[in-house]
Amino acid sequence: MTLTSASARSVKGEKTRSLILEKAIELFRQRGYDETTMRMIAEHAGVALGNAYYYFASKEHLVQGLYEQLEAEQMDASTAVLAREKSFKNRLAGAILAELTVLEPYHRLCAALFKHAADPASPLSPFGPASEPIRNRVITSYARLVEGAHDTIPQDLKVDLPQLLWLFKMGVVLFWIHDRSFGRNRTYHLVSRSVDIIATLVSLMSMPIFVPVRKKLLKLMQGLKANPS
Amino acid sequence: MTLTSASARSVKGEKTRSLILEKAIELFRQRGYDETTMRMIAEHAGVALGNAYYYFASKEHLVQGLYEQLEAEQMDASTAVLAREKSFKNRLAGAILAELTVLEPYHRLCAALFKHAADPASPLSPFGPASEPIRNRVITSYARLVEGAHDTIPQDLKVDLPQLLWLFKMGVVLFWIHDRSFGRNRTYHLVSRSVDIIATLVSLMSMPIFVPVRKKLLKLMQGLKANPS
DNA sequence: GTCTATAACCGGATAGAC
DNA sequence: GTCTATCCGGTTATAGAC
Repeated sequence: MTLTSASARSVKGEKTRSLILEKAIELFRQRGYDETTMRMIAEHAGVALGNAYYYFASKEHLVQGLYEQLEAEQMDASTAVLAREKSFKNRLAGAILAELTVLEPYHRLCAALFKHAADPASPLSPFGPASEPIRNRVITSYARLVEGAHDTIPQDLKVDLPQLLWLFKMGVVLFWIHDRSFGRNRTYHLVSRSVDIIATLVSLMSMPIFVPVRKKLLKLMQGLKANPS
Repeated sequence: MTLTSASARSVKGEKTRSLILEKAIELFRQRGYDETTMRMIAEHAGVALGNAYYYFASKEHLVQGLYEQLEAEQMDASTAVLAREKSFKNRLAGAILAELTVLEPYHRLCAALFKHAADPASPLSPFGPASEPIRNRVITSYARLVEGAHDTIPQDLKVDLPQLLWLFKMGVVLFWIHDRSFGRNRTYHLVSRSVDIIATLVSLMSMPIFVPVRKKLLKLMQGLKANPS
């Protein structure tokens, strides 16, 4: 059987691969993205430049590992918050603040990476098909946030709210990336005030006058889902 | 007087400069941003590579001229719409659609440029200080959109609405950039439906129950303006 | 002091030998 | 699966021309 040697090879390959990724993340954190060269990464991992490209198609692809790691950490942090907070407002504010706390050590790096994320052609784009698994996981966690809230939320709104909150989170992160204020105070102000407004609007949404708005919202979101991307 | 020779030189320089810019935009449109090299631009303009860098600090700087040109065209297009539409809903939908129509021939280019715009460090970032003049012009045009609408809009909301609409426009453009649907249909659906919702919400905002929400919104926006960026 | 040209540098990416 | 050699393009250094 060639299976043994094949799997042996792939084990060795997996080792090299993770070593390269590990060193890359280490260097990205220490020196920033642009200041870290592929040659550096290869050297630190003890492999040739070309070999790094055998495992990772581009420098950007090296980042995806970091992305998934950060997403998992953010999920853990927000889950802990959701276990103790019961009001919609506190759940939303708490979850987002917890997520930002996870990202904080990577602020500089995130800013450098954001440009790649914004490129529709890049696999790192949070809106693209390649990041759908991550995106769905995050939206699901916002669905739990909504579902576990002790507030009165109209059933039809509950369907779309998780996606809208994900969008809101993206906006907050965009703001956070540009935020150069001391202690990231501007971002924290934005979060507390805008969450307050969102929570108030959500509670008002139960009123009868809002039925047409809710219907329109539902139709909008369904329309976006239906058509091909 | 050295003035004559000095100004003669600067006239010649200005000529070279605009020639390079013109050829750059031409090539960007024909071939896209990444596929256009600085060497190509220099060659088409009939100057040496280093000379292009004498006039433009980087490839990105060549884009800024295009930006301002597109902004002016968008302004003209939306102004024409505002002259004939009187309802807030039609003014908003019309203005945004007119602006998108201006951008349409540059869709591919805009997508390629967006990654640079998203980088907080880039002067092309629509949120950065370098693009404040452009940003203010656009927000002012949205203020005219609001001011000229025949709808009942609470006075305090009128203050912030232009900036919020600018933000909405940015979101629409982001969606449009990612939109690969035939005839950009997904974007047009998004615009018509979301403008409908915004208009409905704005009209509801006159109701007394919304006073607290409006106050919170005002405070949020003022807080963002107050703190240093 | 304003402008132009040539020759490099640097880093991401690729080709192809082993 | 790993290496070496090379390409390619943005950017810079610098020498000199007007």
